[in-house]
Amino acid sequence: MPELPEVETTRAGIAPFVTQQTITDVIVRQPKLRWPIVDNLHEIISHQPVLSIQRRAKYLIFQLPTGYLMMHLGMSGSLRIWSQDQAPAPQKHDHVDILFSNGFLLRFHDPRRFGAVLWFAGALEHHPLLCHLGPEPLEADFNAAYLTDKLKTQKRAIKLALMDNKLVVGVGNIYANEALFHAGILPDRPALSLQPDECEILVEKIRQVLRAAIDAGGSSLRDFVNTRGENGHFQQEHFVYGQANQPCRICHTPIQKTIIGQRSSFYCTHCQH
DNA sequence: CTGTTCTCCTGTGGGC
DNA sequence: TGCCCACAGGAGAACA
Repeated sequence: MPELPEVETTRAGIAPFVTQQTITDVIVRQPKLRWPIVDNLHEIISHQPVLSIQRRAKYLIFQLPTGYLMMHLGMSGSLRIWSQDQAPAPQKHDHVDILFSNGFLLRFHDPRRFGAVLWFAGALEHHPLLCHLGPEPLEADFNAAYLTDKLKTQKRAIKLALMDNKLVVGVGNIYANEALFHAGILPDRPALSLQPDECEILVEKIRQVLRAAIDAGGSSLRDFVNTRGENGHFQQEHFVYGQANQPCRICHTPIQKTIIGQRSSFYCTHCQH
């Protein structure tokens, strides 16, 4: 399931093929994604160049002269670049192809269709999906002082707070579990119980696990395929996620699993307090 | 505003 | 080998 590192890896992977290229054709085979794809997308974006591609949270944002094409990979989505004369016949879940003037195409693949392909002609900071997002976890405005201040009134579990996009973006279930393990903090602690020094460690560990995953080229459970079509190989790096009943890699205590906010949560009772 | 539950969807894997 | 079904999950929407 693409988390921030996979999205960033995807952005970096496709950028050389699409930036400054003009869109020559758009093929929508399945418009029913999380939200329906606007039915005249072809008319809107054809003949426009992609000026840049950026990432905000887990959204990929293609800047065009008349607006923004926004994509979200949901939990099973992937983007892949193909040479137009070598692209295989579209598979079952290849929902969108965008063709470019340089002879390449960008293919959006998403079996579970939790992803999205959206057109927005307004100012980005006014987009309803973007305007309430918290800071990027790898940017300077996500820091110990900020986290300490935000958490001090929150009774909910710290893991839920970390996964709330209004607090900080891009920390999904896997990395919330991993960061809390490395920070030595139990996932069900009330957020307001975290001391300033714990917030400082947590910020650092969130940064570390995300940075390591980006550097590793993105993690992979079974759904993620990066733009070169290779599976990532980060999943064996998980210390707690998916490791229920396995010995902790630090102290060998069996990893526990519980449900917090309908989501699987993993932790070590010896390493986390 | 806070907290909780529901919802979209399909591939996977366990049980029999 | 095949069938059935619970489960997984990002995150907005709906509801209490």
